[in-house]
Amino acid sequence: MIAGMSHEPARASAIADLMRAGREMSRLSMVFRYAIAERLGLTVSDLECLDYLADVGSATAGQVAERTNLTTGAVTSMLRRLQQAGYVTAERDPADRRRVIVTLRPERVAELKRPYERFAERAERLVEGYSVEELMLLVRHYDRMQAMYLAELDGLPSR
Amino acid sequence: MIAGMSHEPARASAIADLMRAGREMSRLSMVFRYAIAERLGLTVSDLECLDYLADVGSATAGQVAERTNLTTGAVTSMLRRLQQAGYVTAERDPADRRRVIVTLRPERVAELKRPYERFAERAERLVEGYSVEELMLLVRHYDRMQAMYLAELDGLPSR
DNA sequence: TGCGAATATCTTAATGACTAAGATGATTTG
DNA sequence: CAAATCATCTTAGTCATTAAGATATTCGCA
Repeated sequence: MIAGMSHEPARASAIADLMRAGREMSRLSMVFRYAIAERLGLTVSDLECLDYLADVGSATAGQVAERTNLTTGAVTSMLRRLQQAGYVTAERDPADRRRVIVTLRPERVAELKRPYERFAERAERLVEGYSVEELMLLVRHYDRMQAMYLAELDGLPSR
Repeated sequence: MIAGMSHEPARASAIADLMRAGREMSRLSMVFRYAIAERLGLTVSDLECLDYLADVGSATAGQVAERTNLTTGAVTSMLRRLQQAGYVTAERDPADRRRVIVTLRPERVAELKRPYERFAERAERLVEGYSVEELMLLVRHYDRMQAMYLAELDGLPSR
């Protein structure tokens, strides 16, 4: 028996609320992703690839495959698709001519970010009222959740 | 100029961290979802449908279509698939014989929940150290984020 | 009551992203 | 230099999905 036992019901229900809210968030973020991709006339994999490239600038085809969980064959056709649509350039790495280096066209970045902009603005407004401590709590929690996901994905039979 | 101006840099970087962490969380939760579906030999849509039915017990084919963002045609074949695999039963609504009522077979629920169990355990352990106040802050934040997603999805040209 | 509109699901044909397997070409290693 | 390894590409086939329209049922209104 611990002190604060009387708080346990509130605690348990808060935890249940958190779990439920977490699941719903995950679902909605996925629906949102699909909606953004559709709006841009892209598949979710395309968007994943472009988001990744927006982060890292450029990457090899193999790195894209790993990031998107696609086979190299699927990446080949995805890159052809994205090249044709003018989103990326792809060229052999002169240093290792087996590799293909994929680069996001800088002039298309703004266009890709646009659908997220309103979202980002809303998010900024949402956290306006948060204290630095609260923000840090959230960040810490997200980081732990990330670690959890990674650990869990490790544990799942990959294929 | 406000008091606490000197906190602004810490604040700004905390906000930036939060945004980045949020994006990564969203991505990982999606990867996780794909992994679970694959493990069960289902598509993500199948999983979405079954999760929904686990929540509500049973629903009409049309409700499933709306929830999963699929056309009615796609739902028809998905339900045939899930019926054949023994996950759901489907029968005409006697009250309105146009409708089809889909029900998750109770004996398959445990099997569907199993992949999430380890995850849930980890999550429980993760929040063990949180105070009730912290938990409530997280829930409130998630709820606001949900509202944001919904508002944003509303604004996007649906199709 | 009965008839046209609306509703819910199903069918069909076609599309396209994706996978598996193996080919091709480049690089590394012994 | 030959064999092994690596990175990407090709090919053939699969399967979930869509669009368009068919079918069956219910609702609304004269």
